[in-house]
Amino acid sequence: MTVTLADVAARAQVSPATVSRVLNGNYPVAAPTRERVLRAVDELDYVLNGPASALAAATSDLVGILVNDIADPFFGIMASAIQAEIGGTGGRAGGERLAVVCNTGGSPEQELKYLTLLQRQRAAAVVLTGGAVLDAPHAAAVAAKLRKLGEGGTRVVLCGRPPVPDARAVALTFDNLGGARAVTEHLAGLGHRRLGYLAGPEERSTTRHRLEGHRAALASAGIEEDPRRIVHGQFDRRSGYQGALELLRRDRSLTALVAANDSVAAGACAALRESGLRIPEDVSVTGFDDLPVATDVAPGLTTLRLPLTEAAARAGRIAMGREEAPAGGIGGVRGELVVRGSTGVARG
Amino acid sequence: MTVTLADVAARAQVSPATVSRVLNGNYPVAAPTRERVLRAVDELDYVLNGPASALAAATSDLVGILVNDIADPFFGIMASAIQAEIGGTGGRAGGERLAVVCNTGGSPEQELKYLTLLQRQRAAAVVLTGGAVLDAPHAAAVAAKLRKLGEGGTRVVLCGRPPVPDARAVALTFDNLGGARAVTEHLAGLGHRRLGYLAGPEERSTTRHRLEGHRAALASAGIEEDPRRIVHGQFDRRSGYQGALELLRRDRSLTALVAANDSVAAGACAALRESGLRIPEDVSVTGFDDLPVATDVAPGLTTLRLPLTEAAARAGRIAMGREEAPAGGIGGVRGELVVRGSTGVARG
DNA sequence: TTGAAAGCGGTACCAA
DNA sequence: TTGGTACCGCTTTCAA
Repeated sequence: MTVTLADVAARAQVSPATVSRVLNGNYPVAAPTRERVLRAVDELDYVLNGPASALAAATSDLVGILVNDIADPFFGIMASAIQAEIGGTGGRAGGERLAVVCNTGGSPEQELKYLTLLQRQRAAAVVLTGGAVLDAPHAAAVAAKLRKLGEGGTRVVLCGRPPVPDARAVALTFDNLGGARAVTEHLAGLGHRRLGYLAGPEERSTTRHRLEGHRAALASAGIEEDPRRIVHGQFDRRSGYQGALELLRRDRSLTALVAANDSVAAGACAALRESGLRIPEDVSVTGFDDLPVATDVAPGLTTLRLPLTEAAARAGRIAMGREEAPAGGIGGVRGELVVRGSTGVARG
Repeated sequence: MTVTLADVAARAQVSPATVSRVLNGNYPVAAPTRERVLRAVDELDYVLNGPASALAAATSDLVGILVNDIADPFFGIMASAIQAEIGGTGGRAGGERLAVVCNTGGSPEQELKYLTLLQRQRAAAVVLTGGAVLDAPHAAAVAAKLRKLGEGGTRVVLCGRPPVPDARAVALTFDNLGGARAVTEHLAGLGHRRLGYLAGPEERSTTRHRLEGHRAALASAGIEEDPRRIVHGQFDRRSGYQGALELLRRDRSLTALVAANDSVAAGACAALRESGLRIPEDVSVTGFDDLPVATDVAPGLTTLRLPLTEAAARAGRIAMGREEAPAGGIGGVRGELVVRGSTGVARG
């Protein structure tokens, strides 16, 4: 019923081996023969059987892209850039790879589950994006899984994620600490002394590194740390909204709000507006990542721009084996501060 | 080197067949035997070979989710909801399916490419989300491909997409026409007579249906259509921004702007703000879909809320065979108008 | 340049 | 309840 390679071979009057060679294009085949085969493929409307092919070749066309939250444009942008590199060219039969985006929801269990599923599929490569959960047992489990994937021939690339020891995975890390420090130093330089910080989930690497940078900047500006000026939440608008309200409730005199990322910043802006505060005149708000959405929400929003698209594209190329990865991975992709009408202290 | 099912069988002192039964859990196996097998699996750290399994069983664990733009929250929300239904339970070995999100970028070629790739992988199901390209040849090609997928045993579900004739695909359609009409009728009811319309890409089904609804409402309100009050663009913020500027350039006296979706509306709001116009006092803006992002951008934004999450979840369940498909394979999903401080005409 | 044939690792039918 | 064993459809030596 379904057309197989043997059917094509019969129709083209060649052996199955020859058809396979034509389809994979990795072996010399006489032009006329190739023609006949391709015509037969066309006439029979033949589609290669992926599983069979993967089984025989011990590798598949699948490339997994793990994201923490598919509804977050941050990951959407990265996934899109990676996919563009992957789906484009190269690969076996048909010259195409299937880039599959897996949504872990930031849950370590889901992450492990997807990694196992990809391992089961003998994925050609796996790209993990965004912050990692720092919980030790889970980190160890993920590290072990990545190691196994690597041993099984799957290329592993980390993008915007800290390196994993012992797993031969290429790591493209973002300089979250440096970026966050630059943001807060900028605000301190404008004269802000009372800064609120809207942090991400406690156990996430991005949360921790950005917070460290913030603290470092506070310290060097001689501003004393106050735990009441930090609230933790998710990396989403809702958390930014609620967090900003909470920070203002604790201290209405804050002159600046630093958000862990742009979605959080967007929510914070909404909260400030509803509280009758102007941005950035009354309260200066800064984000992180520089997503377009944030620009719309608050034209006066200052953010640290991470080269998401570039980094993701690079990760994609490395995953495809089209770009060399330096030994030990690539450290600290730097961000750039984008100042949009940020103002100094106007109140009290 | 890699552990196979035979290794597990040897270690557990049973036949490969028994191991397979234990792993798939679809066949009675004595409890003690099962125990031994599971222990062996654990000790050897065995992971099932997906391709081999798919080849033998003639079906895979893969479920494809096609989206037009992964960076658009509209699709992110839907993909996330579908994935939640799919990744959860059921399925073969391990009880898990791999939900893979494929980003077509709205291109018919990419769409076909991914469908072929999924066909090649013998995907268990495919869910196509969002508007379809109406170009006849492409539509026919997609229809043919879907038909073939269906024949090959892949369940096909359309979510927010018009039905495809002859392809035994379940269609969960959104009532775009009715929704758009409701939006414009609402504005007309407030006294607006000079309305601009920011449409999506010309050849997209969603664009056309929403535009039809808009026109129907104009007609029944006795407002004459003016082609200069319609601009086409993409379904993104940038198009909304540029489109709004263009509409205002053509006619500064517009009192209302209807956007094809919320991202477009967000961009339009940004453009209006920069043009010194207040929303909704000077110009009433309405969106479509009711994405959270739009609410942030313009607290006064009226939108038509589509039950994206619910519809997507339902599509996911249907794809998994856990929910009955609507009679005739087509279910119309209605939206609901959410009015947020929309005002009538205040100018001229 | 092409063909023959031995796997790749499971699954599921048929027996026992 | 368990085992034996033909396949599933393609890839890839090895020979010709």
